[in-house]
Amino acid sequence: MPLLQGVLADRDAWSAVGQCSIEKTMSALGTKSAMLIMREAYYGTTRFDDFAHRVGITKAAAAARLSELVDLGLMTRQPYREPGQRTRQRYRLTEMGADLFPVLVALMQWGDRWLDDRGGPVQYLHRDCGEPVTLALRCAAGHEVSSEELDLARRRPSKA
Amino acid sequence: MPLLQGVLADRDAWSAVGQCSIEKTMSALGTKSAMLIMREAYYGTTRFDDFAHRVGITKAAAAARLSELVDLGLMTRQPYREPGQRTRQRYRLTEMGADLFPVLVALMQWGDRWLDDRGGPVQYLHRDCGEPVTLALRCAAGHEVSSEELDLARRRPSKA
DNA sequence: CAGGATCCCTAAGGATACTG
DNA sequence: CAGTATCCTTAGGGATCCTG
Repeated sequence: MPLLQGVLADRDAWSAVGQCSIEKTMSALGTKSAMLIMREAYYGTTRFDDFAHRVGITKAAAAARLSELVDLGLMTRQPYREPGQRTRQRYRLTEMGADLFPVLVALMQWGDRWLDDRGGPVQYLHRDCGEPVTLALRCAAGHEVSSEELDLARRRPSKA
Repeated sequence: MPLLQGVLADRDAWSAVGQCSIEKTMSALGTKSAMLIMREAYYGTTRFDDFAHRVGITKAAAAARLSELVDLGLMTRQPYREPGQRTRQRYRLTEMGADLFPVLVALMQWGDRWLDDRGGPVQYLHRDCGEPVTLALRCAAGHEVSSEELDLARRRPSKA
């Protein structure tokens, strides 16, 4: 009946003590506004006020969330100066931040299907062929894998 | 520079007013304990006390989170009775709940890479071939798509 | 534009005790 | 086992005002 089979027996040992990566990720940035700030970053937003306005939070909240994201390493502050203006800051995604993208896609995909009667306001298209893009599970051998075909295993220290 | 190109111009209109599916999803279940309860459900946990214990929250918190998940439709309460015992409740995933799985995988995958020096305590394997499983972006035409090859578009009402 | 400071409100969640 | 009830602490976040 469980979706996953595997190391269920000794699970209590690691799932309860903060080893779980889901827990770590949610602890680090499991707030709605952090996710929405990341969404804005993917859409190209770089300026402080734009983040605050487009996410729909106060500047105080935006400052707090952005600082956390910078401290965690998902974004960097980049000073810049327009001609005749004084120096300002831009926020840019790091590789660590860009790598969070699948999380946002997964959240959007689920919300599109289950919380929006029209299937969601926007979609992602493959630039080359124009077809809609979705997330899928794939194994290293190249097989498409469904949720029911998964085994759970402790990570083998072998290799990287 | 933005990861995504597309309907950026009129974005303010929909992203700020709660249309965004990421926002809806995070509003509905964007708490750490809700995600961890879902993780436990995938691992086969069905009993109230097991959820509370394995997620590491009090029974009060577990009751609150589980009730929300049931109300939202991700889980159902299922009465059962063991021989000689009185009726009890089990919590089971609905299709809506099972469909959240990619979100958990994405969160885990990111945490494994960026928040855990050993690459995460566990991994998912394809039951048939034993190879590790990861999430990937794919378009409807079958192409593997990278984050840089995405366009953003309003959903076309045409077709489904 | 890019914040910081202050005050207040609300939701999540721990601790503890009690019920069927 | 499956909860409910009460009390308390903390973090997120709104509102408002101020600074460089």
